[in-house]
Amino acid sequence: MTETQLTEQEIIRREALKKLRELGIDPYPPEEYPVTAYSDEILSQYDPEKNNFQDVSLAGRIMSRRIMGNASFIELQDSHGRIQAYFRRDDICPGEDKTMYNTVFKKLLDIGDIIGIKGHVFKTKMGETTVWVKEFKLLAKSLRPLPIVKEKDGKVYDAFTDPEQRYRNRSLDLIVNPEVKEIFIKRTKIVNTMREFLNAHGYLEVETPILQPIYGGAAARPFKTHHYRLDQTLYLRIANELYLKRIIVGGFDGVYEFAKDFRNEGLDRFHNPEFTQMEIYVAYKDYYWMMDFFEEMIEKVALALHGTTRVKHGDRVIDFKRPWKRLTMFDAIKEHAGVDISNMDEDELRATAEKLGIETDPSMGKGKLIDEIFGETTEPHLIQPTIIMDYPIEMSPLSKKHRSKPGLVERFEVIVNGKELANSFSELNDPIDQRERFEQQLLLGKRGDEEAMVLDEDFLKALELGMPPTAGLGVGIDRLTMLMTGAHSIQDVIFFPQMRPEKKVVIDPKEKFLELGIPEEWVPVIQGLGFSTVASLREVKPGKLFNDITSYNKKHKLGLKNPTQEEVKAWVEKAAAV
RNA sequence: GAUCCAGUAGCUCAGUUGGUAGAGCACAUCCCUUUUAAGGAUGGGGUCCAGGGUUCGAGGCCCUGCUGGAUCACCA
Repeated sequence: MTETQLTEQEIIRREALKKLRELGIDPYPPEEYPVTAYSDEILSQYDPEKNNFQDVSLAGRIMSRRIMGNASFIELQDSHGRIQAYFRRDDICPGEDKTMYNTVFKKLLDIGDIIGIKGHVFKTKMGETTVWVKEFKLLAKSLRPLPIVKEKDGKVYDAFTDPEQRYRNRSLDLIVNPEVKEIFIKRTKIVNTMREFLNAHGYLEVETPILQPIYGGAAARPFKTHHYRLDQTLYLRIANELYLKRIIVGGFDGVYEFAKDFRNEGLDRFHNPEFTQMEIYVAYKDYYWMMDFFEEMIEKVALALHGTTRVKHGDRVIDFKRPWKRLTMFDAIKEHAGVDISNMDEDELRATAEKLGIETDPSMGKGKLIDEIFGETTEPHLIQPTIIMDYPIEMSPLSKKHRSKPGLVERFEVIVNGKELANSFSELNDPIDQRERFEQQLLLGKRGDEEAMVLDEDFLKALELGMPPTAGLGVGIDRLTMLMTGAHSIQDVIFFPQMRPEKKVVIDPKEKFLELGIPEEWVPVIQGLGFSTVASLREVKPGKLFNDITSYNKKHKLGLKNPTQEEVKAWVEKAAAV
């Protein structure tokens, strides 16, 4: 990037950087800076009576400055919060030389710079707990201006809110929007609470392949890639279910994985192409056991996060206190759509769906039709945590046939706030049955269902060795985090959500301009005028370019010797010839 | 993929029937030794998302595109 393409404020900061170096100050010092206190502990524990925190050392970012001649206040933001600090010229500079205060602090430091401060804590006249700074040290110079967010009486002014900029520049978002940080701290707390709960049960955290030769365990369009040494097509996993079950076959009683899964589908506020699921499989259990287990785990998460099972989400309160409501799928549909579909065949289901205003197409089998009816009429109404159980066999190729209800499987989903949170079943462990189910899926695939599962011979081989009766469950961590934090969009719970690439301005290197005979000092000027490529000079009229160049020189007080009209004409002609 | 909305200074936003681009914060220079959305004075800063079109003249009108958001569709 050339100097002329920087903004005024960026140039000023780069000049400050130079001046700091001239004063012998390293703007990026290598050595550690010992921190002895954090903003939040000082604010909560400082007591003038006790006279504590009289020798503290903090490090953080300057977020605002209020300079009053020979005394100043700044707000310092460390990883825990913000605290005010007081700088007085004669404390910073006890001797004759006032450079550290007058020049370094007042002129060369900026909002956004990272500094370390040493001093003692006191309360100002206004009663604000403040660090009285005796010495400070620049730890890292910031070269870009920060959006300035101000606040008074809880009202925020000029908040940095543009979602596009926030997601593309998450670092900046985290610096200026403290509530964003909170969400991610909570996300980790959710994961940690779950992990502790799972470990306390003695289950083993494992890792399974992300690159899979056959994708399975869910119905979704995969990302496809290629390994060149093996000359083999590989897929990014859409789920890890089939691998975890193979580990159960191997003799572990309980295994789980927090897994990044990838699905090549649309993006919206509930879907990101890569997302996180926790899947767990426990031997010798069934889906009833898993219902209790999951309720207990999620209740624990809510308590760990909020100290209560009642969680605010928008203008709703969701109560995770167990036990949750349990309904069979057919009963739920009966309740919300007013139709009993439990004994319908495919044609009757199709007619019912049409009557309910649901579009159908010939590729849809019985399972898909029931799923559509449920999704359309019932799911959005389930706000409080609800367990929907006993799904039709056609839509659940990996789960075990129901012990007493023909045509159904032992499967449940947990619906919260109208969205699926978790999916679980008594795992199908009959290898012959499993092979038939896969073959059913192949038929659906032939009918045009793009998401029908593929037959995984290696998985079947494992099942044929004998898998104990097993309960399995998958829970979406992103959606759980949204629920627990009240986040509106999945982009708010993923640090770096998928975005379309930003359009980059193509800039030719300086050398290409030099080849036209343009003197080096004029290259940034021409680029600054918007001619970022040599090709862009082809169309311009030499006279106009000459005018633009000379007036730019004058306007920006560059003090360069103007080229002649003939010289400019020659540049343009040469550009046209390239 | 469809519809609607938005894109103007580093940030948040104004910009009237088409007529020389504005504010607050930030930045620069100066004043100010307990301020807190600090205050006071002065000043600089713009490819009005991009490309076409209409017009004597476009930030504003028309067309196309790009990016984002919302809703819908898709997505266990």
